[in-house]
Amino acid sequence: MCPRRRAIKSERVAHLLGDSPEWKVLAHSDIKSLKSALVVRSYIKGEFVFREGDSCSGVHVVIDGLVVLRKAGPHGEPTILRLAGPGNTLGYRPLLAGQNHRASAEALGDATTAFLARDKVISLITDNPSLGLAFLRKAARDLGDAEDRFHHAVSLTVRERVINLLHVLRDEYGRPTGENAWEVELPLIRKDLAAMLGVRRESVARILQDLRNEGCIRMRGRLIELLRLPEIDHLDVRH
Amino acid sequence: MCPRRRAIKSERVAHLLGDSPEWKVLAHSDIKSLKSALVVRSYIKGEFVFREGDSCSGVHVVIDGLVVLRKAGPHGEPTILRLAGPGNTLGYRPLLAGQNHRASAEALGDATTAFLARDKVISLITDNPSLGLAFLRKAARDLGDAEDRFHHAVSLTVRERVINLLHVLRDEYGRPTGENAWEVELPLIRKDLAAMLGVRRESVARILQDLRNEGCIRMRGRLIELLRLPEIDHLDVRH
DNA sequence: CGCCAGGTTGATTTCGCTCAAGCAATGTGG
DNA sequence: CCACATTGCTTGAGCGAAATCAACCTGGCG
Repeated sequence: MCPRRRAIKSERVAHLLGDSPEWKVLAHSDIKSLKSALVVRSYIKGEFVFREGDSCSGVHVVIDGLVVLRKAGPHGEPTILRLAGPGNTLGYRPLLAGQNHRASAEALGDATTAFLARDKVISLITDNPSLGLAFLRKAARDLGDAEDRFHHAVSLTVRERVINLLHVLRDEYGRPTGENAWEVELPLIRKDLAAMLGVRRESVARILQDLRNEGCIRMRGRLIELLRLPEIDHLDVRH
Repeated sequence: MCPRRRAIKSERVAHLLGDSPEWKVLAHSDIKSLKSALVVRSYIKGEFVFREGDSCSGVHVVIDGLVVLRKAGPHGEPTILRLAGPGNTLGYRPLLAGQNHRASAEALGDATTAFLARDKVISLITDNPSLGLAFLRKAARDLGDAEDRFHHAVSLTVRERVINLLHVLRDEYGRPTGENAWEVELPLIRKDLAAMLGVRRESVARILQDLRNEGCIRMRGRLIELLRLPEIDHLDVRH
């Protein structure tokens, strides 16, 4: 990797950390002093950042690209637990729980992460209680999300879950194109959309087709326009 | 409530806190000084400790009895997120995430909790970083559990999930009766077993009956003997 | 061009839900 | 102490949503 590129990355790392909900509580000086401890790594599409079962040697902050967390299923077909983009921290859960990785992290496309070794994370958190609190807040939110996903998985039809997934992806990756209309460049192929819900790709394809026929959406490959997508989450009682 | 009874409870509270993974990091003196801030409350079967949508005014530590966390489903049938027994802390997630309660807590039988107000929890955690770390560890473990449950919900058959639930309940409430044989006094009626999995009670009843016919279990109401229950969780990669 | 990954579509099967009835245990009021 | 309601559990019959199996289509790319 050429020096020029590393320099650019290093700036980007500092900027991302200063922006991320977990890490931004660190003083700017702390973040600067962190740089030497960070190890920047690049991955090509399909490469693993870590694998299910690995011991957890530290955390990875996503710098560029997207990383999917996959959990292998007993009968084959892995499930996607979540997507991580720039600024998101991977591996903090097993590190803090004192467990091995329980999911694999795989680069969705080309991606870059900054690795921070376990001991450094621990010392940072103990020396810096507000960082611990920030992770506590993050863990609490992630826990809420996970409980919601469980709840949705067992109480909604697949159609409702597909619609819900479109809403979630719209919030993260969409841009408005008009009155209640959105355009979303899906970061996932159909098989992975299905893996996020734990259903078969055929089911997702059929439901998307139905939604198209009903005039709720338009599609061209991974580009989806949401015209008038039914609401699902009437029940979410967020603060 | 008579003074005598309150005194007994107060001792029990201190003992439980000194035993619970989250609270035991507090010095014995700290726990003693906490007593004045704790509000002991008793509930009869079916009473709510808090309700979905309520703002979170603090945490409840279960002293006696069992409390179920229920989340209402869009189409009716609520789902059970988890069971909380003596020593477990309820409501820490919404408090730390800065959200409203997203599940209702309901006394399964008669139960007692010790309530600790929000501000007191916050000040305890900020004054006492190790308490924050203890909750961080708890949140990380709970998150792992929630992700497992999601994964199981979408990748296992209902039969496998019932067997899995029996294993979980066995670990918590069972006692060994011989070579690989266990006896479990289920804390839940069939309907609630089903609610833990997000399935219908009839499905659970049928599957339990199948298991009985196959000689895997014996049943008498809520008492279940596990004779040779198939293993499911080959995949769990715990530390 | 031919290959291959991604996507769609159709036919069939199956698992779990729904609806419905019946039964056992427990409790309650007369 | 019995009549009867209530609650929890089981069982059966039929249905429906999603999985499964199997083609087939499309576009990108070596």
